[in-house]
Amino acid sequence: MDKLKILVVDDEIRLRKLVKDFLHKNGYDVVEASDGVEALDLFFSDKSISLIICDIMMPKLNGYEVVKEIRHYSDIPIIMLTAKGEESDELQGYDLGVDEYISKPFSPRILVARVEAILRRSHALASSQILSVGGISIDPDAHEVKVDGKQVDLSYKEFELLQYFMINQGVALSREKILNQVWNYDYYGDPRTIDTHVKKLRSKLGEKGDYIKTIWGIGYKFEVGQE
Amino acid sequence: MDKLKILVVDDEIRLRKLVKDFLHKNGYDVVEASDGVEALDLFFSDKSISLIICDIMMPKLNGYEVVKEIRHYSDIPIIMLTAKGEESDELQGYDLGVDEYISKPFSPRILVARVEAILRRSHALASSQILSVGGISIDPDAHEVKVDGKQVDLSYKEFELLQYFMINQGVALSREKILNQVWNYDYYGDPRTIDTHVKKLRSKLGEKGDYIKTIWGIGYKFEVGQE
DNA sequence: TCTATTCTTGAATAAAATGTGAACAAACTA
DNA sequence: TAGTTTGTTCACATTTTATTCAAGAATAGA
Repeated sequence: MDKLKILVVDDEIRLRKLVKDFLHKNGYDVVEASDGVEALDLFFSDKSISLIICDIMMPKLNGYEVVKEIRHYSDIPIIMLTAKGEESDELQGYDLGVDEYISKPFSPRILVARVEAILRRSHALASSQILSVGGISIDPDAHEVKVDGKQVDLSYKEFELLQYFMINQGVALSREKILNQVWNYDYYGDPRTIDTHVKKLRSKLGEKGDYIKTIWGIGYKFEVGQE
Repeated sequence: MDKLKILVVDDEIRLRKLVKDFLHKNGYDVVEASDGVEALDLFFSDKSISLIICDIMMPKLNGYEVVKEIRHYSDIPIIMLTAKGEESDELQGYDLGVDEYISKPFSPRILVARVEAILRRSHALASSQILSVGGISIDPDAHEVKVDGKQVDLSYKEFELLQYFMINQGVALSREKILNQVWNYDYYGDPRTIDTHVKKLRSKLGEKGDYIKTIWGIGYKFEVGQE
């Protein structure tokens, strides 16, 4: 009952389910609406909603109209989803009071990270902290990694992957799981892509690259090793 | 990230409510038991409990007896509550495996601080249900096996096989059954393959390899041996 | 004790998974 | 647009694991 409730508005049921799953796994309650009218109904009848994630392109009322309506009465944080190639007039959106844009397709990690960041801002929750394990420290806000205090340049994917590894320190992660969390939800490519990224990560981390262990037949595990 | 669940055991309903409130506010899920018997029932039926806070003085089973029983099967962190003026034989408690004592009355901050410290220590943060029998413990999440606390490297199949044995501790398993459970359903090879894996398992487990007993004409059985 | 089975073991072979470098494609910058 | 960086795929080398096999040891029963 302590969970924060998020309203997800999208006309695609598949995408709603997807988003709902990600958020559930991260400890949020989710209510769904399939169009703008339903969204407004839900929002005005349920005062416990803490954040809205809303697609732009929808039947009946589009995303901007929903935002406009809600902003007459509430400062609730709103994240807009924009489809690829969609004419997202972000400036208009920010004027209306949209807090953040996320473009589809996104990765689960990104979605959840944005949600947390916004809730942190509005709910004055604890700020995100620097993750530091075995001499590797990673700053999500600055998107910066240091190994023994020395900064290391990682690409975007490498950073995301390392962060996921470090958050799940000590847990054996299958390639499938990694793909599902770190890659966009529409990625159905070769799992061996991960191997290549791991290779690069290991080499960029130097000695500490050994923290990323290979679990034969399964995947990888980040572990600061005794042994 | 899912909330960690804490079992609170105390016969005083007021105190349980109090503790529950503190923990709730700090982001934990709480289940309650009002005496030792109920506590054991709950603990053994709910594998997701990460920590136990337990009063000493209780009807039916007192705190120490609860700890003793639980310690046969689990290393879950346990915090004992001692009433003021109560004769808390702390030495006995620590011997049994109590992680921490908190004496009543305590302040919310202290309670929560201790809980966090212990969870951090035991990094039960997202830890799994470790299966532990006769000095062999097996962690499915980390895909890691320890014999007397020392890590042992097993291949994937070896790991699966050992896990199956341990789950079916004390049960004689035919080769056919093992093949059906541990091997892919499309495997129609030589059942003797199992023998080879058993051989390797036994040798990697050292002395404790003897736990895997041969049942002549049938198969194998995992049993922590008296004899 | 002897014999027919059933297991154990080690070595050989087959199969599977991973590491790596390079090529290509896509996204981003200047 | 050209030039870079980043992400993905692929093929092949390498490593690790799984399976088979056969000889020798152990077991149960007569």
